[in-house]
Amino acid sequence: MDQNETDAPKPALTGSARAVFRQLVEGGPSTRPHIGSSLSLSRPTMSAAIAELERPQYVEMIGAVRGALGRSAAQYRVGSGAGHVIAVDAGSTHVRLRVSTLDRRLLTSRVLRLPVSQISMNEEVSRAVAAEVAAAQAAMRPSWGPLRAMGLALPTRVVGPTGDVASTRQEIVFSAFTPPPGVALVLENNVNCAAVAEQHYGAARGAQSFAYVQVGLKIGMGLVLGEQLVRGRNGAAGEIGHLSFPFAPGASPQPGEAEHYLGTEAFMARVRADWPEAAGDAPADTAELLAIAGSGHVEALRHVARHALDIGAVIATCVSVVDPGLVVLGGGLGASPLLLPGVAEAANRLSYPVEIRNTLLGADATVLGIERLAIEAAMAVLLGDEA
Amino acid sequence: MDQNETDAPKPALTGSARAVFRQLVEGGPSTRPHIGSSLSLSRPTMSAAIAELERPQYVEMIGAVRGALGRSAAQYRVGSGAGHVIAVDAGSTHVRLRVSTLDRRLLTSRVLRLPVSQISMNEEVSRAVAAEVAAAQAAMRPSWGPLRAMGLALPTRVVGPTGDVASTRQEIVFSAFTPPPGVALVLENNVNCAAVAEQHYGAARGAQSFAYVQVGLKIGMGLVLGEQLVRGRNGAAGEIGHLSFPFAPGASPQPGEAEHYLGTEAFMARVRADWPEAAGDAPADTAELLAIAGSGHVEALRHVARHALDIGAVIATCVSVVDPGLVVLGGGLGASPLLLPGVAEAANRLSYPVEIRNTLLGADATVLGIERLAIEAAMAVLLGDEA
DNA sequence: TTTGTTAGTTAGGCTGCCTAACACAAAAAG
DNA sequence: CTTTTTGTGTTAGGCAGCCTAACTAACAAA
Repeated sequence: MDQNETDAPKPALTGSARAVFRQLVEGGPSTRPHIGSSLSLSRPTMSAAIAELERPQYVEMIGAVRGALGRSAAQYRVGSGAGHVIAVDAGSTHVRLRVSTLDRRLLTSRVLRLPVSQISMNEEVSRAVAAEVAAAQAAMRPSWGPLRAMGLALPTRVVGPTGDVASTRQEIVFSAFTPPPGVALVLENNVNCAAVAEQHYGAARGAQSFAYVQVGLKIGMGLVLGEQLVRGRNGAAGEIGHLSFPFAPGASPQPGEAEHYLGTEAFMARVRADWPEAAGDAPADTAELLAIAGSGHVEALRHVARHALDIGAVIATCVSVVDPGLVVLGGGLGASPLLLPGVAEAANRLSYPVEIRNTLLGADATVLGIERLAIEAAMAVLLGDEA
Repeated sequence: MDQNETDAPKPALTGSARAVFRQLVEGGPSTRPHIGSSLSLSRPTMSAAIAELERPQYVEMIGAVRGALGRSAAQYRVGSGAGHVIAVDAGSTHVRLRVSTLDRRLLTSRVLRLPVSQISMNEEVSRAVAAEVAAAQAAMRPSWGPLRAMGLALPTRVVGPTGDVASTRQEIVFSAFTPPPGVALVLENNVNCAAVAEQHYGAARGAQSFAYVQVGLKIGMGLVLGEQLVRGRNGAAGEIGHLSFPFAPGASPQPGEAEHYLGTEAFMARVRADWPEAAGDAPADTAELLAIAGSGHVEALRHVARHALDIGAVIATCVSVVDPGLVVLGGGLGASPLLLPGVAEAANRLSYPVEIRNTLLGADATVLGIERLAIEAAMAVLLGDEA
């Protein structure tokens, strides 16, 4: 795994070179003096670092930038030697794939709509992933450099190799798909991925802690506390669909009932059951419900408000446990601004102050998140785990 | 605050010296070769580090240890120049105080039983804290070195200076007590302190993540995820007494009701209401209830089991949110091994696998935790914040 | 007393950063 | 056109903080 013939034999970079590389990966192309000042490195140190990074083509010069005065500054970006990553969102309705450089320049992307909505991970999805990855690899060009890492976002709980892998369905992705050998592989839950994406590129940018709550077919949460994604011992952190319900004196709570009560299915069933004949045909799905609610339909608005209150109550529960200060709503229902005020009102009334925001990334959140995690894995490979 | 006449003027230690100092603070007295090998420092580097640390008396030699063969090794410990810390647990029934060196050698300790159980922070407690601290400072001896930090564990929510201080009652401690000027001051919630103590010295030693759940007069949780204490934006992480309740279809949840339902008061009220005449007088308090349950009283056992189930349900909620993998039970009721099996059964049935353990530290947990936090603050002062 | 083993010091080297001073490029001033 | 000004990049040399190698010191067993 380590002595691949295309790999440079462990460059063992100096600290400043690593810092410069990280800066280019995270901040995108930049000039030498700019990087130097932002990392407070002296010009000689910058020279040495750049020279070190240019040898294995980890970085490359892409031109010169003229300021108002004085000599123009050389601009650099991550080079082909740094390689690329493949990120796959193996979702229940789509398979989304992105191939990108470590500084997130998109090399290819693919979206496959699955023939039937697969409620959970199964072999059908695995085959789709295999096909998409094969297609992406066939399109690979030498200028992309070596494949450094591959990330897979799964709609299942994900546990590390030390955990109880058997109890999750995470292994099913590999029933028809074999990941490229000798490449770092990252598995992560799709909601956690979306949280990571919102953290770095979306509605939670700059927040130290927050919760991403996905409200759609199922309900789930991704938790970031102190800039760290919280996974949990069983990969179950944020599995708020698994909350037991009801929780009241005398009632006997059932595990996992929250999902059944708060998921789209049950919600729409309640809407249909409670839809007055006078109001016309009940909406067929949540999209339609949201559409007519958005145009002022009172009956629809009432149901949306009621659901917002339920979601708000669940969020209040999470706030009382971890007090994240910020919640980003995503998913089919959560992305709608119609839900937001009701959720915010209920959550704040029932618990401690929380700001509630809508997602900024929508359906792309998951791929972008797993891409980020794959890039982090690639960096660990290139720079050698520490920090 | 920085140029106190008793303070050494910023020694600016080298990295290895800091590592050695930290090792002595955390691991207690040790020999030079032992520290060197455990930090993988060469003998010359060790020499330099020790010399550096002996100058300001941060460490001192306390003897020589003879191995089976060869020259004896010099043994060192944290010296008087490192100073000491004061840790105070301003609890609702007791004020507990510890004065200790940075390597946790106890210099004095005091325990004051408050005349009446103060349900919350008030001026009475503040006066008691002032008196105890004054007594401790009067007993101070020159060999203790300078006071480096002081920690205060409070039975309130605690927020940092950036937070909304007014909404907590944390400022009330200072109504009759003025902390020593120019000394780092650490405030922390008492349950969080207990969690920190269990993390380092108690039932959660070695666990990366866990929740400490205090079950007593009130119910609260301290959360440690990835070895980091989770405080929350409003200092409200772990405020599970504030969970809204009931949570069921049609019911309207009330904020903070969980505390009323799960606290000792309400619990004992239910016990009394449901106590059959044939079973004799109902127990007066939880201690008595636990005592007769422990000796096999079926009626008492039934109530304990019922309460264990309720606690287990709350823990299951927490597990579905953060999945800590381990829960340590503490507090008046939680410390009892009678509760444990019922809690473990319910929590595991309703959520994901969690190990449940009893506290190992009991009533001392909180002081030990705030002591630890004060020591960490003192280290930050001595070594200059980083890492 | 000798020998073997471990503890600690001294001498000297290497790495990774720094500052100072100089060479280079490009616009502005003469 | 030079010349000046200003910012970019390189070369030379220094210093902190670690290392290895080799020596001295202390102690037990032969």
